[in-house]
Amino acid sequence: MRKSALKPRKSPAQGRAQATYDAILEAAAQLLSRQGLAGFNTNAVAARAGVSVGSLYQYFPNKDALMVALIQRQQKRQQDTVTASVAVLPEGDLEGAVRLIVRAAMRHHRDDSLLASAIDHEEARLPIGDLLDGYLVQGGAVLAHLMARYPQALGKLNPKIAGRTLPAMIRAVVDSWSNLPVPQLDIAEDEAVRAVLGYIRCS
Amino acid sequence: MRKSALKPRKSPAQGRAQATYDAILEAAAQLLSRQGLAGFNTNAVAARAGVSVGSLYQYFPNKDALMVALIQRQQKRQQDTVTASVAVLPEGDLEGAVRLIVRAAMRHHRDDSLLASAIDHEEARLPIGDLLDGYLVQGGAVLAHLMARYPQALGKLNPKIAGRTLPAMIRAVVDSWSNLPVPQLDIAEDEAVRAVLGYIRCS
Amino acid sequence: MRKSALKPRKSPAQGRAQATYDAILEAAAQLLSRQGLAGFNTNAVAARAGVSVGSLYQYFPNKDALMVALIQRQQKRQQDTVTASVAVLPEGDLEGAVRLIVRAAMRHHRDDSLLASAIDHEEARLPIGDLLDGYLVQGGAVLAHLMARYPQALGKLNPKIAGRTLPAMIRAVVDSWSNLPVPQLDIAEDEAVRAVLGYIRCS
Amino acid sequence: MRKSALKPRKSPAQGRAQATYDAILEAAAQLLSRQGLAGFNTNAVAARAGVSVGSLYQYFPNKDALMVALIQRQQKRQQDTVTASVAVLPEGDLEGAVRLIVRAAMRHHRDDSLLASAIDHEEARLPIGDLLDGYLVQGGAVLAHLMARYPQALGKLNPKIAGRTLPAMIRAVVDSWSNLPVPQLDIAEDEAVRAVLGYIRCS
DNA sequence: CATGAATGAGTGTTCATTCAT
DNA sequence: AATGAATGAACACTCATTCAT
Repeated sequence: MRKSALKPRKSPAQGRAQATYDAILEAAAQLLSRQGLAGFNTNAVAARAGVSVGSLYQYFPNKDALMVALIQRQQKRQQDTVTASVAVLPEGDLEGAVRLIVRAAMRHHRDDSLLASAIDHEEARLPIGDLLDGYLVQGGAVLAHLMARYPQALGKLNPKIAGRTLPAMIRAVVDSWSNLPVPQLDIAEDEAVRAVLGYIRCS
Repeated sequence: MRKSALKPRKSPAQGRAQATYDAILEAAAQLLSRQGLAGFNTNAVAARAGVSVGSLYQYFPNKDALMVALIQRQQKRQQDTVTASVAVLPEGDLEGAVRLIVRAAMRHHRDDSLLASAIDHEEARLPIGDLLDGYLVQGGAVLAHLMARYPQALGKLNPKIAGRTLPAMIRAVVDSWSNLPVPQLDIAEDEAVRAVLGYIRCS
Repeated sequence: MRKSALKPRKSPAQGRAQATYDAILEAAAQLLSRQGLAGFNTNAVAARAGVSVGSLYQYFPNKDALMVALIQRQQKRQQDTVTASVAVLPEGDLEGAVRLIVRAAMRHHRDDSLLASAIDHEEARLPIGDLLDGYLVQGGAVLAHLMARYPQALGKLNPKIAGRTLPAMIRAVVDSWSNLPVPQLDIAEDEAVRAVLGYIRCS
Repeated sequence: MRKSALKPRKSPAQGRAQATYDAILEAAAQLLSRQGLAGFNTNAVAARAGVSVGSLYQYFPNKDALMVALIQRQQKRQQDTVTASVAVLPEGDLEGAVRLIVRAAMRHHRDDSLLASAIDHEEARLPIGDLLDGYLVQGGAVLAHLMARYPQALGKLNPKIAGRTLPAMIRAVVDSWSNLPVPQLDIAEDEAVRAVLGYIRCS
């Protein structure tokens, strides 16, 4: 039976412990990306991370806790990537700005559709409603930034709502064009930009 | 290791066999909806369907084949619902038409977020690229219908492209507002309509 | 479906692991001897060995690999016994020498007819042609030894051919008299000796 | 649990029933030859025989009974083949006679090593000691025939003993040269002849 | 602390046998 | 008689988790 403790066992202070912790999460992400939930098991994660299972259980009380930590990591990564791209948006050019943001979002979807959908599914199963607000916060923050820079175009948006809808849209459109037998990344980008601009301008 | 045979073992001809086949798929859908991939195992499916495991394996050569059949069933259901709604679209009112379509698409997402995300994940894992084009066909058909009825508003769309992007968008936006701890189905509908109209009108 | 990996998973380095490995093989041999292939299943083998199934699968990737290891073990045992007996052959007495070798070969057939026939069958089914040359090597080595000691009697034999025929003959004749409801081990020995001497002297 | 009834359920009188009975046994033999005991199951046998499982169970009360009938059939076949060859032995030429018998015996070993070893193993497991004497009877009969025709060469043999040893020898030698990656049927024949002649002449 | 051998409940799948039609 | 759908115990194999070293 799963314990309710989904938090990491130790906030690894520094050095080697931190490195081990990171290696485990990285291994988990790789396995999930390549094999999906079907290939995601603690023994394999530990092996790929180059540590023993025992060590894995030193850092995570159980498999779900590992999954939660991974969700957080991916959330943070995406946030960082997008935030970084928002920081250098071009003056005045809304479409260019949106395109840059889309491009940043795409960086984490190449070859990661299995990881993304796995996380999606696990988010629905795990009791982590609070965590999921992270996406909203992230979307909201980016939107706030955009609205500050392009007030004329975005004035009418409700950031609390658009902050959730827009990331979902981007992700879905990118996915739908990336998961083809022959991925169409150019179309993916164009369509995502078109969708976002349509939502922003015409609603 | 899984065999590549993902097709059903027999097309159940009639009567009792058909009932058994349907019961198994229905049970699979229910289990997936309630417990996600974690609770989805062949013994449980058979038990819930009220048949023996052996019977399940008479109709499906392995678990993946059951999953594939389930994906097809959900696809067909959604398609039927949407197709039916398209047949009775109101004259002249594009927004009303879009809203009806979105509502039809939503009908199969209520309480089914686990099922939806599970299918998403399995679609990415299983070798069924051809099957997924079903979504495209569906989207294309609906779009063609729309463009015939509302030519002024849709004239500029490329149906091959919009036919893939739009269904993905609707699905994602609906999902993002349905999967919350407290699902916001009203917002889901409004946002999906807004996204679709934006894409259609302003691109 | 069986994987082609028929090799043991780990060469158990020392101590407890080696003991576990040996216990599993011994349990497998006992089960096969007593109940034949019908009673030979991984759960029963593990139980009889006093370990868990999981442990069995730490050392053998699948049931076939266990079978292969068992075949090798029996081969090696037989080889060791025969080799040991060859080392102390009496001077000049060819018949006495042959009788000693036959007796050595018989030591592993007492009460083991089920094991022997099971191994026979599995050898024919498994892709281990290379392994089976072990019998040839063994027969060749023994023959070489004999030919060096009794050159007048054996000069005409082709060691590459006789090295395969003779072990097969011994095994079959011994089997045919051991597998009776009331095993006739004395006759088995006599007949095997007679067969070998006939082949050697009169061909 | 197996029932002790190992006898066929009905001695199929004539016509269609006999044909079905034969078809089932033939299918069983083919499956055993191609896949060994691992692929030998009642459903597969029935399918290959072109009848339903239900029908199979009309003729055989259980799987073991099918196996027993198969053993008898193979015994009879081999007996018939050898007997037929014995009937036309050349005058005076012992070696030629032996060679013909060996050739007859080989006819049932080509591609049948899996069938042969399976039967061997099942013979050891099933309670059919009486049946096994069939081999002795067969060997004895052939031998008697030979001894009558070539009295000078065979006078010293004990037919009760040689009748068991010789068939085993032939079979083993043939097997050992037939089961190679590249079967050496010529050598098989020569070696079997040599072994038999040696046993006969020099003992 | 780290290791990795060991555990055993759980899961996918098979197959001998039955029985309603 | 013949059929073949249905059964479910049995079996191969996995993997989350523990704990002696």
